[in-house]
Amino acid sequence: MNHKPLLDYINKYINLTVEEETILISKVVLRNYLKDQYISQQGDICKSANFIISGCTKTFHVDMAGQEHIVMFSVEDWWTSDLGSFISQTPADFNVQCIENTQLIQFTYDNLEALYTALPKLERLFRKIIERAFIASQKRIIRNFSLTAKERYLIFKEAYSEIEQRVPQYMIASYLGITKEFLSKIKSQIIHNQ
Amino acid sequence: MNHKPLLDYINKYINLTVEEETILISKVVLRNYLKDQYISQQGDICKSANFIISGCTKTFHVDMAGQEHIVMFSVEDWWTSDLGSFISQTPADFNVQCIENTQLIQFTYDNLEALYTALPKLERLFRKIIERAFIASQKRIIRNFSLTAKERYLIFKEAYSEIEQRVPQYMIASYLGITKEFLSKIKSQIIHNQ
DNA sequence: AATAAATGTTAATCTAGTTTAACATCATTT
DNA sequence: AAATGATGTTAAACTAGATTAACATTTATT
Repeated sequence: MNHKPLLDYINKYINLTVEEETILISKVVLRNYLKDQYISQQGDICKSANFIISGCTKTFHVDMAGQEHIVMFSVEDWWTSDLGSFISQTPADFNVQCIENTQLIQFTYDNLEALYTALPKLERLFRKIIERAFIASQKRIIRNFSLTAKERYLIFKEAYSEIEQRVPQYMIASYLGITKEFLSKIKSQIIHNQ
Repeated sequence: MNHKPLLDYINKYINLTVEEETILISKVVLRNYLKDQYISQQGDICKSANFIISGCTKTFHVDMAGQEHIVMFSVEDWWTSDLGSFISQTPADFNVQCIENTQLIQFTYDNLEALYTALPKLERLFRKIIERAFIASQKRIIRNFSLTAKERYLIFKEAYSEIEQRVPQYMIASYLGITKEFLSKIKSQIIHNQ
């Protein structure tokens, strides 16, 4: 099937033997979602941790006023899930929705727990992955406090230029924590270099 | 010495034998810092991961305008360090400073790496600790986007009432991402219930 | 090709939170 | 007890970004 991207990714963190790779592959499922389909929904228990082979997802929270707030976009070679819901098997705070047709490799909760036992090396892998995610999240909090919306947009553009091409602007505004109208204004300011 | 709080804490996540506890203790150092002392400084490489036995620290970033932004407070039974700097041994984005006299247990980078090899169980421990930290961080991003400053303050008060008692108000304002003057205004609004 | 739906822009008005600055209170040191 | 420094309050003027609403452009559907 199409597990190579996952195995290549894992081998950047830890080394698996061919037998270990076989065990791992036996416990995962390859799935296809269409654009707009939900992988996981706010209020439900998030059933899988997902590694993206192709496509793009957004992870977002709908607040009490009905407003969407995007916490992350995920593309090829990234993970997507509501981690809080997944690890504690409690109702999710976030929706995970495909914004392109998306192919991913799913780890269910029980299968991942079984894999941790069968392949203790995976503890290290996921420790390292989550360390990085946590660090990025802390830095984002600081950027949100210390930078203006324009500065944050320019950093986003620089860091995730491919994502910017693939995603409608009103979603980028949501990710940056501003309205689509204000992002529009920022872009026109940049064009007329003010 | 005074390792019991750390061992009790660890035993909530994983079970260590007495021999394993001995190995762990042999690789850590108990240290005392005075109020206002820095455990780690922005620009330096963060040399330790620290478990707090007693006291309180703040982790903050100083931006280009010289403004302080607090990302977290840490008290007894929590960890404190610039994780990004620590795990990649690169210059820190954050300062970690004691806001009370603080006693803590330090894991240096090399000792922690050695411990991961000697006691692979610790990978699971730190995986779980960081999972929780990441989840809290993601939720905070959403709260910062979807709630007003007053709502965020009330949630902080509810969740961390003991910290509120121990820390000056201007630091709480910094943690909430607002000015001390505006926090003052919010508090007076709450008193006169508006 | 025409229509509808989704996405993006512009501009006026409004507001949550900042800035500045003066003053008040509390704690610590001499 | 006085003096100094740290912390907290109040109020007026200001601004980054939100809201509303009308319109423009692009994309998808018939």
